[in-house]
Amino acid sequence: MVVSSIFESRRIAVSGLGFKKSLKAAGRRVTRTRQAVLSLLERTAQPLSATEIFDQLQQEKVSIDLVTVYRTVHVLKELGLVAQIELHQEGQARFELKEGREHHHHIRCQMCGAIVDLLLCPLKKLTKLIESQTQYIVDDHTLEFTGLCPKCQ
Amino acid sequence: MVVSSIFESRRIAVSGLGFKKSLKAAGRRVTRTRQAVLSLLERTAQPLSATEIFDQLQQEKVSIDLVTVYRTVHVLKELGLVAQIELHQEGQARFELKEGREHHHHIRCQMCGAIVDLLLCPLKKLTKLIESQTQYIVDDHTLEFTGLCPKCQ
DNA sequence: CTCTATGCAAATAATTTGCAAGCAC
DNA sequence: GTGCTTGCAAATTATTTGCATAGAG
Repeated sequence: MVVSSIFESRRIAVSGLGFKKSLKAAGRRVTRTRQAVLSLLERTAQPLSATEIFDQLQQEKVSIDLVTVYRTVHVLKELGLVAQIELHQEGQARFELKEGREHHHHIRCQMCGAIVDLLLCPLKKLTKLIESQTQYIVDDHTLEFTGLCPKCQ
Repeated sequence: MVVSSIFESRRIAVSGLGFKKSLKAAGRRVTRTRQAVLSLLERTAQPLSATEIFDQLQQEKVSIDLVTVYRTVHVLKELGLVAQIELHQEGQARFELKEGREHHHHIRCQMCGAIVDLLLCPLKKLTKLIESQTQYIVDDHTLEFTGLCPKCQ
């Protein structure tokens, strides 16, 4: 087992523990649809787009509107439970669980779309440097790679 | 003068030299609109969105259609003259001249939108590491920062 | 029962496509 | 003159908003 691997396959998140508290603390309600979206994100190996969440839940016979998916991921993002990522020129946002996960980045195959997590972030020192030289206060960053996955080469 | 500064103000590009050759080599024509878009990008201190290019050219009494702006930046991108960048959750693409410029990244103020170029890229070694560990062939990456500029803090 | 959440319709916003007319070479 | 370009209209895609109703606490 390579401990220092920079990538990982997704692990199963520990569902239903923190999110009810988070919702209630924010005066929001624990609903069937929110649980369904969270549950799906937990079970999924890739960050999902709103449409993918919608389609997948439809297949699972969970009745939900696309608009509700958008609203749900926004709430979950506000609460810090979900991260919104923008992959290289993909033209749509994707969402993944933050709960229990390290800050990380992604690489996406431009041919088939396969996404692998990159368990690293070389940007802590760089952030300091940028702050001192630009006078900006850095709040966040995006770092995403594109390329060809082994199958598509 | 700080030589090793990681950021820079835009310099004026040397217009009209390479782009005609590039266009012709690709069997494309040197048109008034393409020259207008290139000229604008050269004169501008920030990467511009399609709408911004359109609006600015309108102000300069250059008659051009928004659709043509989109088609133009795509052609210029194909030819390698222009780079398309996606700033953190901004929801639109921006374009900047590549000609004569080093590979670089950006930081954008989430309050006022001010964008500063970051003349650095710490990712060459990292790219090798990612390639060896993921088996992907890395083609490109995006690295963009958001935060608050000095004025907005 | 009160207030948040959801569904449905419709509005926006960014970008793309089809087609006939315009212009570069 | 031939074929790439452009303008205009319209289609697409991603996302957001308004409003009346359903549902959580």
